[in-house]
Amino acid sequence: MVRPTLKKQIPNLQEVIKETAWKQIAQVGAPALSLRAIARELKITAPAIYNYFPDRDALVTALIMDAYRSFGDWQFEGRDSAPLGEHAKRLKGIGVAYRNWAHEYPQRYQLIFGTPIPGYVYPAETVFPASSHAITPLFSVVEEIRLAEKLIIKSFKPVKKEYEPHFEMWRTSMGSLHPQTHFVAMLIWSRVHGIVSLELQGNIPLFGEDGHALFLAQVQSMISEFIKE
Amino acid sequence: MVRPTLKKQIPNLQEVIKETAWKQIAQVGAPALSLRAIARELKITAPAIYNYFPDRDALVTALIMDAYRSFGDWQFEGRDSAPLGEHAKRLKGIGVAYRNWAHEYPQRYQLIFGTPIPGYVYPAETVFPASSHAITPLFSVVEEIRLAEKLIIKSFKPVKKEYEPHFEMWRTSMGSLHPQTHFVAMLIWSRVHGIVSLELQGNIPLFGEDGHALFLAQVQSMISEFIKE
DNA sequence: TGTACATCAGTGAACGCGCGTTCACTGATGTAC
DNA sequence: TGTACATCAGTGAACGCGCGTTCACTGATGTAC
Repeated sequence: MVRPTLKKQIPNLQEVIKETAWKQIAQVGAPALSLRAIARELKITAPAIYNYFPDRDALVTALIMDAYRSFGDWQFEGRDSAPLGEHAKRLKGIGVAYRNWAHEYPQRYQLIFGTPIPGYVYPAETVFPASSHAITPLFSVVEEIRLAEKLIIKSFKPVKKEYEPHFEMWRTSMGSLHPQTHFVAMLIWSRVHGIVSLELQGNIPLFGEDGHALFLAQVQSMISEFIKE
Repeated sequence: MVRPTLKKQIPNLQEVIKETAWKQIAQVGAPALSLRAIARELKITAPAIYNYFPDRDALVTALIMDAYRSFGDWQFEGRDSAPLGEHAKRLKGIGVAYRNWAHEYPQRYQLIFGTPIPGYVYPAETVFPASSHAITPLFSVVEEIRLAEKLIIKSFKPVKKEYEPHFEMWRTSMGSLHPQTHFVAMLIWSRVHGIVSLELQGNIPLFGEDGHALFLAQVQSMISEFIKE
């Protein structure tokens, strides 16, 4: 009978290391993440971590990948909380999921959208699929709306010519992406991102305690602006 | 005759230190800013810096203050590139100045809006006036529009009740700030900020080479949404 | 004009610290016969 | 059932490094008489 080899008492140390890293990031910020501090908290020695990650950058990359995955998953769930055809609800579901996720995991949000960690080199090829996953829900809903001929594109007209040359890379990575879809999705994304990022940043205390109300107004105004009926 | 005392050959070393700090931030990111590295580049010894700043945090605070000041100045200029009464142009002027400043000084932008520097404690009372200066142009223009009875506030109605309790602190710091003005300014600010921050972040390459076109569309749509006529 | 003195910006050595990473090792666990 | 062996996760010492900050100092500059 073959049994899996398990030498020490901590199960799934790879996962535990990542969880501890998230705790560290919450406490001292992503740029101050340190293998030795993680080891200290886990009561193991720092070199033990090298059995699970070849170096610090590999750990950071793993964290980023996890963050994008969970970020994307939440948005897919938000989208699918309303059935196909309920355009406004599906769009709102994504927006609310975006904000909720950021408030639930501010460290993950910070790692994705914050200042890069000093000395860390971003492995673009590795991270790209994960980051694509995270914005697919938004793009897909806008595309649904366009295909249903409910997309209001009046703000696209004036910039059509300058904008079109840039779609090639997205065409390849996202299947075929219509320029109008791309354009509207970008406007929406930047609005949701802007409000959430200012909210979490918090260095200018504008939101009081109820960023949620402002956020909903933002979402509502996007629905009126971009969806017919 | 009284002459100012000037011992060494580097004039205005305090300014030179700050400029070098900005260069460092551009190269390695704000979180990796280091007094020793600054001294190395200036070919002085690290303790010499202590003649100009009591410690590292004081330097960082000075940098942040400078950043806010210049950020605000650009926006005031942008606003005043059009005369009073030209609401749309004044608003657009601020937006464009916001984006131009961020592209001209990405390090300053990063220092204000990026992940906090590890170990640095934000002296809120010191920085608050500077950060207020930076958002005053936007608030003032929206207030002009409201006073001219050109402000479209339909998106404010649904959130009026939850939103109003939070204005007190702004009332005290900005003179009297009307809730509608506050609300619309926040929506606008978050949209401008969102697009600029995603643009500079660049970890999801959505903008191609022409974020400017998307940005102008964003501004244009805000003008239609919030200004009558 | 010349000398003695005060100033104080910048120096150089030193402190204690935490970091990522390497390396030879140890010792509990599981396997083969 | 018992013994000899292989595995390999985690250890502990050590490396070289850069950091912020302190301290007594030095030596060029400017001032007073």
